[in-house]
Amino acid sequence: MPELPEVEYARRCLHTWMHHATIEAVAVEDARILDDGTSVRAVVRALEGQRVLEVRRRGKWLRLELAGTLSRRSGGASLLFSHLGMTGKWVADAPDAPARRFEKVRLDVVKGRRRRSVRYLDPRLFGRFVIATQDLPAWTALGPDPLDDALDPVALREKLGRRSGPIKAVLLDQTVLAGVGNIQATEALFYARIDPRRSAKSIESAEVKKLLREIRASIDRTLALQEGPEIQYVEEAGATNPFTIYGREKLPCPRCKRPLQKMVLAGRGTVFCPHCQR
DNA sequence: AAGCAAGCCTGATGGC
DNA sequence: TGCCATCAGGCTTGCT
Ligand SMILES: [Zn+2]
Repeated sequence: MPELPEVEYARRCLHTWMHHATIEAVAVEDARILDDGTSVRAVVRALEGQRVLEVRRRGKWLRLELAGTLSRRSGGASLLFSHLGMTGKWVADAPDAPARRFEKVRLDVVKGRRRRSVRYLDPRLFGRFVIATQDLPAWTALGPDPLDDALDPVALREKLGRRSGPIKAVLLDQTVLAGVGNIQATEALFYARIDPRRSAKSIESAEVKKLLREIRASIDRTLALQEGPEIQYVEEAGATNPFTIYGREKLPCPRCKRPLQKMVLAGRGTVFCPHCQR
């Protein structure tokens, strides 16, 4: 379940591998990853021969800006959007390496004289791989990014004030804050000691401040975990759970030792301590 | 071995 | 009527 920290990690990788690189060859190994109506041919035509001008992230979206005389002439895409869904992953291999398990797309790139085969892997099809000529509506609609943008507690409180739904559900709305996922929301609400079921409009300004701080802290903590060469997702077999309460239902609350509870909130699993979070 | 988990889109419903 | 916000369901499949 990539959330913002994992996507930020992916951005750094893609930047290293592809910034100012040229895409020499493209292979779509599983066309189901493409949007309906997008053909493999269209993707290959849009990407091959292109130079990568910029790799950006906002929230959980990645955007590669491309430029190449080839596709410019044919009116091709100049943007590649990537969303990791919950199991997506970018890796780089040697140019002649065989396809990996779950490989969906392969981009063979050259940067200087270094050649790499950059692959998008995704066991499921929750991720997106989209070529476009302009920003996607989902990209444009994103709220401020907790890592990049200055977060204004006053503006956020105003936004929350118009929402009656549970605070946790509203935090997951990417137009409110870009990149907050189920884990970061769960963790930040625990540290801010706010009950996830409370109506968003009931959150006082001091609590909003605290919440913002804890969201940033939670993201920073997760980011610090990804020092290795490849992302480890919590759900991957054998991985130990690095989080404070996420995935720890029934275990003692780290603060009061009463058992943590789990419920479904807006369709998402939610762990919390009813005693500490109010 | 059936069911869970994730993010997000869609479509239905509720409310003003 | 129109516009939101909210919510349930579906997508997918490896893992418990
Ligand atoms: Zn507690």
